Amino acid sequence: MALAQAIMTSLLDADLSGSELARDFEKSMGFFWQASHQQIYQELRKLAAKGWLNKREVNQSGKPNKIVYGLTLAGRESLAEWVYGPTRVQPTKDELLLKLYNLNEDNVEHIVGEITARREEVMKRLYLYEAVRRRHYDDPASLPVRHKGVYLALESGIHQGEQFLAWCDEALSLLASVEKRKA
Amino acid sequence: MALAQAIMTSLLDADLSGSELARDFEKSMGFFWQASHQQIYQELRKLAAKGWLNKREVNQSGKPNKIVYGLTLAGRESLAEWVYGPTRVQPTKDELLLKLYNLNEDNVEHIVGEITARREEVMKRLYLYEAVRRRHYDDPASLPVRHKGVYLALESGIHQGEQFLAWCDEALSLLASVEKRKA
DNA sequence: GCCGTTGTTGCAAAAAGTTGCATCACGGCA
DNA sequence: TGCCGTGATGCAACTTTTTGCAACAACGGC
Repeated sequence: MALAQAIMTSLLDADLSGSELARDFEKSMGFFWQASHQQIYQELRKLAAKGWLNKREVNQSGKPNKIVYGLTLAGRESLAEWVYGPTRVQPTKDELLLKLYNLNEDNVEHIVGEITARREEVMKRLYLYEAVRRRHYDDPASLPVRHKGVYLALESGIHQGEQFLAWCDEALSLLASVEKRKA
Repeated sequence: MALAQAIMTSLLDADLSGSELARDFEKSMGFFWQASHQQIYQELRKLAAKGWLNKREVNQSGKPNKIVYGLTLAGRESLAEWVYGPTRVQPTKDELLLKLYNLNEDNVEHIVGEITARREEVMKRLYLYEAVRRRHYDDPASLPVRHKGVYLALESGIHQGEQFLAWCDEALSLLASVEKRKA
């Protein structure tokens, strides 16, 4: 959808290679934007062709060479303009909610298991987010402007995580009664 | 991703035509699954070909005929099995969060506007969800099993909405200080 | 020197989703 | 009678994303 901008945003602070970007997309940026390495490499070449990124090859000791990309002036300008354009949201599609529509006595147990597992996952991610917040964003009001934005994106992830945990608890407690009745 | 199952789930209670389904996907089911009518019509034909749906033409007065689809036994069985398979989540991709990473003195105002607009939208949807909850799910504990699942899916939407409103307030209050400093 | 492992980049086919338009039936109305 | 609006279904081209795999460099061990 806006993979190009997600990549360019990642390059705001530092030049990165495809593999470094791919790793980034599993951490910070990946908190709210996901992309496979195949997607990233392809997009990088497109962006370089458009003149929004420049590339240079960097020798590495012990590893194959990497191709490091950086924003050009045109790239920065296009990104800055993009902010004023229309904003799209691609709402979550969660098969778990779909499964809930198919709840019955036979599969409650399985679905409870899935919710429990998911709760665990989300909790782990939440710990990670909160560690980052404690480490870098202790006093949001005093942050430089751009970092306030980054902080708010992180906060959004934290809010969502907490909300999800609360929902899990509600769901598990409601479904516990179903399981009992079944037994 | 699992459009087939989303459609079949919609057909659990009642047989529907393509256009009726498309309307559904903007309401109840659409709260957590979106699909265009083109996607739906295509998928319906695929599912009918697989033997999971049956179709019949229904004459309508004042409108062109519609083709109504219903679950076959094979369809119901495949759906019931699907519940035990792996669950995928397609996390939200929200360009607004991406834009926040690009926050600066120049665009704060615009971004504040976007957040405000989004807050409004979400609030409207939330009213809708809550109306449904009051109307149909007043006493969750006493619902039949399957409806408990549907209720929980709705609850998930409500939680998310409330969380988002809270986040907006936090964001707007933090960004207000930036705007002031700018002025 | 060969072999497996890891890291980096890449290709290609398939699936999923989007966009824009086309068709056709019906009714209302000028 | 001709024309327009609406509702229902559908086609085709395109873009985006996913899946699975390939090439190749370096290093470590043997």
